[in-house]
Amino acid sequence: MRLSTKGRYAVTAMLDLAIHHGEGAVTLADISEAQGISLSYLEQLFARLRKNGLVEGIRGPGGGYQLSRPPTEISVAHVIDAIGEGVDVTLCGGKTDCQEGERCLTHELWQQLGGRIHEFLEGITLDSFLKRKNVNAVVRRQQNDLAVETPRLRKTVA
Amino acid sequence: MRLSTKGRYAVTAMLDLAIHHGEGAVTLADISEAQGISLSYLEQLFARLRKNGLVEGIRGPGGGYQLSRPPTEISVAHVIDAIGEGVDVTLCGGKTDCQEGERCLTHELWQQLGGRIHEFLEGITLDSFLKRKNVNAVVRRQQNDLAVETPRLRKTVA
DNA sequence: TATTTCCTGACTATTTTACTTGGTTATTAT
DNA sequence: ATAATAACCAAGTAAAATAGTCAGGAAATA
Repeated sequence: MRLSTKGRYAVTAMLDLAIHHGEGAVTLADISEAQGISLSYLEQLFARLRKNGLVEGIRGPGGGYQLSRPPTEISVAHVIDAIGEGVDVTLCGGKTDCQEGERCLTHELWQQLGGRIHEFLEGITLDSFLKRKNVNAVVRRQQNDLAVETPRLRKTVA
Repeated sequence: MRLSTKGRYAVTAMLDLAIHHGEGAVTLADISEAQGISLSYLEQLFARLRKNGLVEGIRGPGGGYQLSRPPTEISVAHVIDAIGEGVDVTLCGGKTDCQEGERCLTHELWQQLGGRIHEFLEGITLDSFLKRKNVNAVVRRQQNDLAVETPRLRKTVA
């Protein structure tokens, strides 16, 4: 179990898609601009999200990405798992091979904790995340601000 | 909020102290040997744990570290906070300074999630962690195995 | 005094993160 | 057709975090 800024990037980007779910595709360029994340870095993250079936990419003009499932069916855990965090749970499994087999039982402890955190994150869907407070409105306002600053309007927003 | 192997090291080491709470001090050398963590690395971690008042160090022969509070009053969150994980919650606060002040509101979202995970970890004490299943017995058995392998017995164990 | 053990600081290697560069392919609009 | 758009792909780089090393203290005990 691992949780760092990388996961945050992925989750915030997915929230962007969740907000526009049903309104067509959102381009990575837009997300990049709106959230200050490098475009190519986003591409790398979305490659994984796509391979894990969380999003689908649409090529060509008017294309972009959209959720392949409704936001009620995508959890934060899904996102974090997809980008490759939360694989190596034991300290021994990787490089320092568990010497005796019995030695590594404190790690099993940790695995329990990791499991519980995972369950916790499974319970938080993109949808439920957005529904807290007036967050949705706030994010939309951000994007309006952006649209005013830059000549470039997001196509999917009327 | 960040959760990685570093925190795991600290938590497992603290569990070791929790097991021997009330039985005297445990040396870092013992923890290092038992769990395969570099001694100097442990020293760095414990420097932070000590500065945050979670443990106290006792110098000289027969010395070592012990919890400064009972295991029922130390949470996993305490440990993780102490070693410096979970400080930089916002993406903007650090280097990429938040451009407009309004722009960074998706991060506030994430802060909510980080907060909830933190609350969750606050609810897990070292004590409750050990009481799950027969874990305590297992860890003790590990240490017996160790004692048999190496001529060096842990002093604090009768 | 000698040993043990904490304590400190600085330095190194590895890994991960975040980003860059330079392309290709599919799709749409002109 | 052709040009523009935007997903896709691969490789390499810079900065940071992680994990560990080294070399020496300073306090307590025997």
